[in-house]
Amino acid sequence: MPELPEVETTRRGIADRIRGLMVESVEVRQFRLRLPVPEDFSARLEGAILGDTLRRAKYLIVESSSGRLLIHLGMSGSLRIADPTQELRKHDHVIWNLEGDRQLRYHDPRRFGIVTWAGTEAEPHSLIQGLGPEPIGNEDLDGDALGDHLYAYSRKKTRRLRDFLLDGRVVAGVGNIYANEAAWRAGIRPDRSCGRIARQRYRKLAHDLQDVLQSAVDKGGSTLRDFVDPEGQTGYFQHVFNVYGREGEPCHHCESEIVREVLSNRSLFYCRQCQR
DNA sequence: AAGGTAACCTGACTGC
DNA sequence: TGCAGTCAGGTTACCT
Repeated sequence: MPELPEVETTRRGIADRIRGLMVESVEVRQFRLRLPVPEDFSARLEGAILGDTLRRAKYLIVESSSGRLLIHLGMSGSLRIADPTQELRKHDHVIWNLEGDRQLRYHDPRRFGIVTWAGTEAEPHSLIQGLGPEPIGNEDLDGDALGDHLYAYSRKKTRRLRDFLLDGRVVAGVGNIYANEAAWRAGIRPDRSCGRIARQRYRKLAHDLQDVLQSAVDKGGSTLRDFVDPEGQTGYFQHVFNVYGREGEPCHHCESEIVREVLSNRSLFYCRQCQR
């Protein structure tokens, strides 16, 4: 269930537990993900030492002495640390056997995710090229700067705000939930044409986007602690959303009913009263 | 060039 | 109990 906060939570959950470990073997049980798992994936990783785990947008990059790995969780993917004696689940597609009787398991029922090579820093995989700025954890980009970036980038564009925010080239890692939530906080209808929104409103939107993502990461750190736990419950997000999934329920500001509409085949949720 | 749409998959849920 | 239909947190290739 990966939005940016869950990907970041996954990163924090696995980084310290795999860093420095040797890969004894890798078992690919399903090669057909959104992109095929490379044929040389297992052979090349055998004997490799794993390094740090980084996040870019919703991608995880795991450094190793045999090259960097690129992992995307798609719509239904998850990574967990497991004990080799634990039974494999259906849809456990890639198993890294690490030294010390520890496994990293990639699980993904819908198979929209990706497990492949990330390329080098000089020549990264095309999937992680051309991505927009990270909305949080980015010291060079405070809320006003992100707002100005969104404002400048949106001029003369006609797409709706929600679709604009979902475009990874505009800003990295924002998904449907947080685009809707940020628009509610900022009081902007998510179906407003992005090119007709004022700079000050983008600044507020950017601050709100950062706040909602950061608080979700902070919360994820506690509610999703088990996400990669060896005993592991996957642990679903227990967020309190203001609009997402709240069709027909009262707005937390004005009590009027939250409405749901479909745009680009995906749900929009907003308050007609508070968002203009 | 920008923007909308279909497509990739499985599982959970709803209503008949 | 079953079956058909709908929906889902993502991304991109392909049309217009």
